[in-house]
Amino acid sequence: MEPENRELADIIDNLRRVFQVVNEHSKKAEKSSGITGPQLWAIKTISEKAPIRVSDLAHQMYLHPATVVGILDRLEARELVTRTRSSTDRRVVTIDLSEKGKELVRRAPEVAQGLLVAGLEKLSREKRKVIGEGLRYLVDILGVQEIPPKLMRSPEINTPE
Amino acid sequence: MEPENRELADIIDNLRRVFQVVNEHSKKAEKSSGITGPQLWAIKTISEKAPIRVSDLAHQMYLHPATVVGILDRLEARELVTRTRSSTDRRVVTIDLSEKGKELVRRAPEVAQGLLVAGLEKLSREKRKVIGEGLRYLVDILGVQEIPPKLMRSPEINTPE
DNA sequence: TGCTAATAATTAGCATACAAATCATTTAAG
DNA sequence: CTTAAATGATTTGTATGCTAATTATTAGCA
Repeated sequence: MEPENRELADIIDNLRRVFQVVNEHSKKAEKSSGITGPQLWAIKTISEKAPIRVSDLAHQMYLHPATVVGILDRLEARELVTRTRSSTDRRVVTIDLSEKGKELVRRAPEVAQGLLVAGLEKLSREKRKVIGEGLRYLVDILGVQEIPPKLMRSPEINTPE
Repeated sequence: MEPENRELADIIDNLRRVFQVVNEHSKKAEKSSGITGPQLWAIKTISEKAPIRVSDLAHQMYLHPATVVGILDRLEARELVTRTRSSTDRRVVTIDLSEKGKELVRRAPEVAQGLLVAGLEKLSREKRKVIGEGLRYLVDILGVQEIPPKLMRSPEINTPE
């Protein structure tokens, strides 16, 4: 393989690696907090925005509503969240944290900190710059061909507060 | 927000963006080739390394063997790959492409990585270098951090595969 | 008013993905 | 040589994640 293609292949391999590792670590979160990464992510989002509609939660999490429903099913089964059908618009279901859910958020605040952030913070300013710049290029070239999402609202990604 | 945190937030946001776009692209590939992204990835890997053992394939793909078994089941059901139990070590199963599988690889060579590769190829050598380097750092810090599974991933980053 | 379109949540069906347990086989220890 | 440990693939069970279809409700309009 020519060095040019080697370089491309490396980029793609590394992207996959990042995906895998990020995925893998989210599974490890389960062991220390008792719930899975996505569930924890949902809980955290709900704790910040509650009461929140299912569709808004899905939007907040960049996930499909159908996926969120499944996560909510499991959280509700553990009595961490509550579902309430709105009286003004009976199509709408609003989600809240139960006491148990709030307790979980209180008890595991550091969970939100995250491995990636911790790792990035330890890096030198220069390396962080390189990572940031490289990703920016990547987003640029990908963004050109990005397909407008259908069901989910604009996945316009907001910077965390 | 201080510039330092701004930088971190940007990195994480861009990662999310990349995840999403690549994810969508993988679905596009599915529609044009008839098989899913992971299946295509497996086919491509097999075509490069065949005959290959199941565990080696899993390693190549950064996936758990159990996951690969499922993918192989579906590929075998479509008669795209063949499983052969080794005669020298009867625990080992080696995977090969069927004629149909080879034909698919011939017919859809670029589908697997099309969007990414096409975009990357258009970039200047300089920018490509920056992307490659940045990802390498990223993989490094993720790899290093993987050892102590104490802290966990920021759920915000745990975007779908 | 009454019919149709749009919206919100859910369900059903499929494909990843992993950990843990299992089965068969091979290797190593005594 | 016999048994215990290790290895390779698979099975089982749980959790994502998506699309498409369904149900219930609301909004829009003739």
